[in-house]
Amino acid sequence: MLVLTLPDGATREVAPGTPARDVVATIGPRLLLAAIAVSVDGEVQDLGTPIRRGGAFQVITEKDPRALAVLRHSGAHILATAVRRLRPEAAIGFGPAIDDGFYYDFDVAKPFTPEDLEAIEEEMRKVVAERYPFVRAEVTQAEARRVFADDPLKLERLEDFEGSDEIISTYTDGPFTDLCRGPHVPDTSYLKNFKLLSAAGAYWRGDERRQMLQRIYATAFFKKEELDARLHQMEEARKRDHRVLGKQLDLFQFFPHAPGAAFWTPRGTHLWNALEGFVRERQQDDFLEIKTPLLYTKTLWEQSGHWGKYKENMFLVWDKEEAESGGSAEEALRMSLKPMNCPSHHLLFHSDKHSYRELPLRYVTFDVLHRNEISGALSGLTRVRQFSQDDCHVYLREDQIAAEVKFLMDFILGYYDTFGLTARLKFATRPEQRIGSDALWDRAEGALRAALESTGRPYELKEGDGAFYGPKIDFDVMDSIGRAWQLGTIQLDYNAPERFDLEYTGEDNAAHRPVVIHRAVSGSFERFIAILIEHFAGAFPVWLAPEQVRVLPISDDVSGYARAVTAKLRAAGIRAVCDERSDTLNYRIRDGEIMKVPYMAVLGKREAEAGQVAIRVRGAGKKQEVVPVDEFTARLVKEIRTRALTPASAGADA
RNA sequence: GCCACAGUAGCUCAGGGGUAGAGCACUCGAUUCGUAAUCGAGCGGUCGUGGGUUCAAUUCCCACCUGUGGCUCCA
Repeated sequence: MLVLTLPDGATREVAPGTPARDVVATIGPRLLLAAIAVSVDGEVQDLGTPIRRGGAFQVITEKDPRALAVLRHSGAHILATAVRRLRPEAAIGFGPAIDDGFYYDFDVAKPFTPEDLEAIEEEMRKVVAERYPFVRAEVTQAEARRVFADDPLKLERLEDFEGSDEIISTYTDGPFTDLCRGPHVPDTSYLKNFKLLSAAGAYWRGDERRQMLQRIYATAFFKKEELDARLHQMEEARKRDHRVLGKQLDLFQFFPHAPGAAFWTPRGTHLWNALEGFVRERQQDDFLEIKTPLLYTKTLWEQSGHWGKYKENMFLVWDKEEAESGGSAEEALRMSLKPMNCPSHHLLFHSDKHSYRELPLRYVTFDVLHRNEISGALSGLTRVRQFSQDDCHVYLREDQIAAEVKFLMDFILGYYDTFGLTARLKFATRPEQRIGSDALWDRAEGALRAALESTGRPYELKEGDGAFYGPKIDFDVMDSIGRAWQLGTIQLDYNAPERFDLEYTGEDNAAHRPVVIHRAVSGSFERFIAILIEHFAGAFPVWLAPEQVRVLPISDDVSGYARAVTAKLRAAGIRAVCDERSDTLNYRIRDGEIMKVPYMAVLGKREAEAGQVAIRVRGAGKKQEVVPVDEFTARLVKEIRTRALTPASAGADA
């Protein structure tokens, strides 16, 4: 007999093989009605699955967060049930629950259109109404092969079970049977609130060499309000989308003439410069800014290892002389735009003798990089071919690693704080594609890990996710719509010093090998600005806002005063614009709000006579404050200098 | 790169085998206004590009370009 312990300490003794449902029934009939699944010894299983071991026994109801994944997984089966009814020839792939909902992959002759999705959703509602129980069956390999004789993808999946003692199970809801581990909700009627979202291609088993399947994405919730909230949130996310706001706020543009490379408008350039100026200011004491060329001969990339490991992503430049002298196409491509800054920084470091007293020596740059991303990967500002990093290469002694990693971590986390962003740390170790000996990797990983642990901050381990030249600490930042972005990075590199023969002179007057640390904070400015646009919904704090104050004379009588106020603000370094258009005040205020200008200074006769401004704060409506011009100016100068997060960022609705 | 979808005025979008339409923006005129759209007039597009079918293509077909959602990749 197996012993199950309920949360209240009570126990149940059951024979192995008893369905979980029977155990729940002994606790209470109402609980049985509410039950979605159970957890046995920490593992979620459904009510129909036999209990095979004892331990802690919990009934999972709607309230349990684990229930949602069960519901969504069942949703995937219901989706497949509906697709099979409408397209009996569809071969079925996988259909898991994912963070936001679920999907199912199908191999179909004709891809799904938006109209197909509507029809499939309609069919799913019928399957739900028909209330088929999810019936579990445990089968042998041979039986499974019979059941899925017409499903090539499932047969391939079954091969994975060869020689394993894992139980093969199938689930049947009405007309549809799937190879599936479970667990599932008791019957199809549980899926009440769902929505099909999109169709997209997806490689079978994620392998680009395999055939492309058609994936349907959907989401589902227990409560209608939750589904509505999610759909609303998706709508909000769409409004915050940096591509939409970038157009509305006139920040940047793309042209087919330069795919993957942004054009920055005057407003966008103000934003960029404000950000870059901030980084420059933070780096002025402990870093050395440099500029290096964009175009290099391949000898540099051969030395750095990029030619072997990174060539696919590099823009190669054709050499006219070589091509005309009869060289092969391969040989004519003898130059490249830089995809990374490191090799050029190493050249500069190498060009001079360095004392141990200079270390750590930190080169920083804002140079432009080019990476030839495949066309399908491009997306707004977040995935581009030309971008600038706030890049830094630190040359240091091995005994300085711990202190330097802490210094850089504080620098990076302090930067995110300025924007109200929080980061999570990840530690990534050696990848399969790499340069350098295992001994060097052992040393690098050991040193970086020790430095990370000495800070006492929690981190997640990502095995095999390191750069090809060294292990790294990555900083993941969450944006306002819950997406995690990898921004900053600290990468330890023992390889580059070898390849570039980097040296410093030690206290002992002998040559020593320094260690290199690669550091980026924003990731790329392009992508970081995209994240800021979405994070602030375009309502930037005043220090970042392209236009910081809009001065609005109420009538032409006060235009002289308005111009004087504007000039005063500009003299104080504030980006102020005077809006003297003959449109009504209401119209101009509305325009200022739509452009998310942080402050509007409304000026009428009263203000002109008293030397004051009436401040309208973005998003605050009519609540206004009337203060002397000098006070307003001083206040703004302080907010800008301290990079205050004011005025508060209104939501996307504003 | 692969699969699907999309591309009509500066923007958002409607339309559809017989050489195109709205709102906003823009220009001009009137209006000078106290906190989210004043009124009127006007300008503006060979309907992404190149082929094909057709008496006729922006509309149908093909290819390409760019974008979007994914797959893959990644800052």
